[in-house]
Amino acid sequence: MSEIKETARAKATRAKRQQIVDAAMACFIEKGFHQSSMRTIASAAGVSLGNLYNHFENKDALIAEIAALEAAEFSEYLKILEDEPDALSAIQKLGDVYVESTSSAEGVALTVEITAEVVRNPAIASGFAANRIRLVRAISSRLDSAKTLNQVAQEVDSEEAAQFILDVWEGVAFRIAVLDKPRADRAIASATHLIERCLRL
Amino acid sequence: MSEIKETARAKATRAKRQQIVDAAMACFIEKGFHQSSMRTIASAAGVSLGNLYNHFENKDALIAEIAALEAAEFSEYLKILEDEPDALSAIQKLGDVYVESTSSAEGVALTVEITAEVVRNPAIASGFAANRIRLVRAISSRLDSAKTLNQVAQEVDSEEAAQFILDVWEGVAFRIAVLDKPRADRAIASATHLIERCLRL
DNA sequence: TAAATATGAATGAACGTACGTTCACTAATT
DNA sequence: AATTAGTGAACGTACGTTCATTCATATTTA
Repeated sequence: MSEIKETARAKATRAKRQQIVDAAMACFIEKGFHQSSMRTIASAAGVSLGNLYNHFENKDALIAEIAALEAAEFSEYLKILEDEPDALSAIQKLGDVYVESTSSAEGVALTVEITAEVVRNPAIASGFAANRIRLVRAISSRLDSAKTLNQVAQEVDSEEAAQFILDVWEGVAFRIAVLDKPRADRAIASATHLIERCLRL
Repeated sequence: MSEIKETARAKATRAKRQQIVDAAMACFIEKGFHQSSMRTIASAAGVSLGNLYNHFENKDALIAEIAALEAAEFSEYLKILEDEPDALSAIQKLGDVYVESTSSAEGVALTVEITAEVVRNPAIASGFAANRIRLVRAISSRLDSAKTLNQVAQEVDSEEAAQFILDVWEGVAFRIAVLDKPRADRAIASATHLIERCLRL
């Protein structure tokens, strides 16, 4: 009986937990980690203060959960790089998706908040670094194969270029979100164009 | 007597104020705006809590002062762009200085902290945007003159390229500070190289 | 199946602490 | 004498967290 019916309660618990995560995310986006109180989060989630502590040991655990959720998005980017047949269009699509998911007002608020945490917490920073290294490797190997097809100049260092490309997308996403939202499409297009220029033969 | 001797006390006051600003900056770098208490800042500055409020109306005023100090650095970048005779080396030097002053652990901690504030406070954001626009204009006009000398390809859109270049330096600075400090020089060099590739004829 | 028991979700008052800010006051400068 | 820098105790509030307790569900026993 435990295989099926074990979920009557467990399922409700999981749902509540998700409810809390969603509400906490909204609070963190609106106010930031340290301006959001556990009381505010609890009432935003429609949960009592005490019960909030039944689902999360403390505030740090809640923050960590949300930071981890954000980090998980990296696997989506990896998938794009693998799936797209053409290397250059894979890189462009990476830019599209990366910028789109990072550059929304909510996205950037959360990203910045997490970044502030990353800067001060080496444990979180190393996780981020590992994710980024994986992405750089993926881009770099796509560039390598593009080189063998003579789509990319031989003298370009693949790894340096991969780092550069990620730097560009990060910079573009930030610019769009904070400073220049209306011109998002144009910014992505011209960045794509300039990246291609610097890779070409 | 007010022209000269007015400074005996005024000068000491100014010095104390600077002392507070320095201490506050150190606290904000270490802990962030909202994790630094007025008590901590006061004692770091060697000033009583009450006296801190003689120099700054409240905590927000202190934060605003430090954010403004950071924004003032932009004029330094503008100066570099004007002074350097060759356009391309001006851009490279801009990268050097920008990355150097932003990518230290303290620099990035403060930048991120201010950014988090910028994201939520449109009033501060517009000041940042204005500074950035001025920088983009300066780079863009240097690119224009480089075009007339045939140092840069005609088909490159100067303004788009200027935005792109700033995006790159921001991305590089962030990467170095958060993820990959030891390879700062290499990152700057390869970014410079790739920027030149995408501008070339 | 029906009753008894154990488990975990849910509550909100309460605790201790730390915060931003104020204020009555003293000390020093003009 | 008048003004201003400087002090630290005090105030009210808000925070993170704990806790005794209630209630609904699951598990065991009869």
